Amino acid sequence: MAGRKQFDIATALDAAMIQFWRSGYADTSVDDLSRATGLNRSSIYSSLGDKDTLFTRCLERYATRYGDKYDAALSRAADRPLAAVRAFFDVTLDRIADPGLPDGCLVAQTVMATPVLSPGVAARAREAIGLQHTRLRTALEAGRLRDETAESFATHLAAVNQSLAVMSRAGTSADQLRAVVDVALDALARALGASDEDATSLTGPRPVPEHDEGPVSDASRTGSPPATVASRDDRI
Amino acid sequence: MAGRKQFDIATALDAAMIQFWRSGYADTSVDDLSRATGLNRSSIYSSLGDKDTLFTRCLERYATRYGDKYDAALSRAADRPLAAVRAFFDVTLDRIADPGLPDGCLVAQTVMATPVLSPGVAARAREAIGLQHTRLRTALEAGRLRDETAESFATHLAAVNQSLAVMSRAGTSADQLRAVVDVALDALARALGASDEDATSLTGPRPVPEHDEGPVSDASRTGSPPATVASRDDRI
DNA sequence: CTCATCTTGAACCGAACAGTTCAAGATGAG
DNA sequence: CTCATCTTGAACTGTTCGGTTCAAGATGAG
Repeated sequence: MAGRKQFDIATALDAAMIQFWRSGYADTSVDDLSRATGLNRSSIYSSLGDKDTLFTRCLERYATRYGDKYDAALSRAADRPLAAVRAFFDVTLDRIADPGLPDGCLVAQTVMATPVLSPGVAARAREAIGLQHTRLRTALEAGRLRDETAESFATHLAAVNQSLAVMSRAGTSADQLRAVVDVALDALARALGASDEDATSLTGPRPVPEHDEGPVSDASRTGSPPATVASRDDRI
Repeated sequence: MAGRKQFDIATALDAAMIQFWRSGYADTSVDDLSRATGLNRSSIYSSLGDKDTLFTRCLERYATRYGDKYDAALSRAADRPLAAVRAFFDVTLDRIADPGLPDGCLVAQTVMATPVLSPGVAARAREAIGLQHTRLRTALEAGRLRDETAESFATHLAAVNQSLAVMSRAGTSADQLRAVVDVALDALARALGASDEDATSLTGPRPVPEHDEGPVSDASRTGSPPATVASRDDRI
């Protein structure tokens, strides 16, 4: 195994990312990374850098991969803001439901470890959280929410999304995680005005169905591919 | 410093708890604990047990201390469910605002580290999360919410409460954390029925004020003591 | 004062840690 | 085949880890 050939850096990065994702920075040793990637310690240092550098690359990879999915989900916000936000949460819920991926969220875990991480890594994680807020804020404004309301909901929805990372690690079932999201979506539906979006009607009699959102949300919930990590190309 | 006298175990436990709270289990060494408590390594082992035992005691201490506060906040749920839940969140927001305490939440941090913690510790942390759900569920039922709605909101509100731990570590301001909570409270107010509780009216014109909740919530928001950790007796 | 009790600092152990280096060997391009 | 290139296993360094032990000394009850 040498000569001109090279191992697949993308695959190795994915394996390292999943290792950090599951165990966090402090509880991941270079030996763990060696085992997870199947690479020798020497190869890791020569090809992926030291532990801190590798973690940064994994965090960047994670942020880009799921950031793109969140962006795609919210891209229809101008037309169908509620469906867009529902699709946004489906990105997270699908990821958690994927048995090939750890529970939780690499960004959330990194942010929680902020006080003991290198400043650069901590800043990058905070930046990722801020980007989620910006994404949601932009989408909600495109969905014609009042500025003040868009700001409040963007903050709220970003927080609810992060809460899924914590709750999924606490053993909360997929149905319960869905309930967490549905309450937030219901509140958003009311803020958007009950007339142009369907609500899940947690708090009262369901309004006459407008049948313009249901199919879309169903499609976004069940029609997405399994999203296996290894099936993606290297992004960095 | 010997003979019959003894150091204050309660104070030492508080210091250890804060150290674990800030840095997490993996990133806290026994030397860190020694430095934080001012106790010698020998004294820690003889009086507080090994690292795992000590962490369990700290987790128990944390869960009891704030569990009592959450219970007290929700105790008025039958009369004023919205004010009770607002007071519930104020427990968390006040804790985060306290400059003498770390951001985040020991339970949330422990739950996030579940895959790499001893099974007993992980189970205890999960149990604490479940207890929060039960607290809220009971309170909401006492507040005469429909069973199904109470269940959904209990799950949602428990998640939102955990989200504050993540967001506070991401540098989110106190005002933004308040916004996260306010959106959830607004949704709850609507579920409870706009007639007997005041809403913060994020989504439309404010209804005629009923002036039965405002003073209570203001008092619970600003009238609580600084809640310094060191001022409590040992609970274990 | 006497002496049992407790705290303290320091040392020690085996293990795991991050990080680095290097010779040996496998590989494939020419 | 030849040989430059790359991977590999292994070893090594210095540090920190959790955990334990112990003698010295401080203390206060009797």
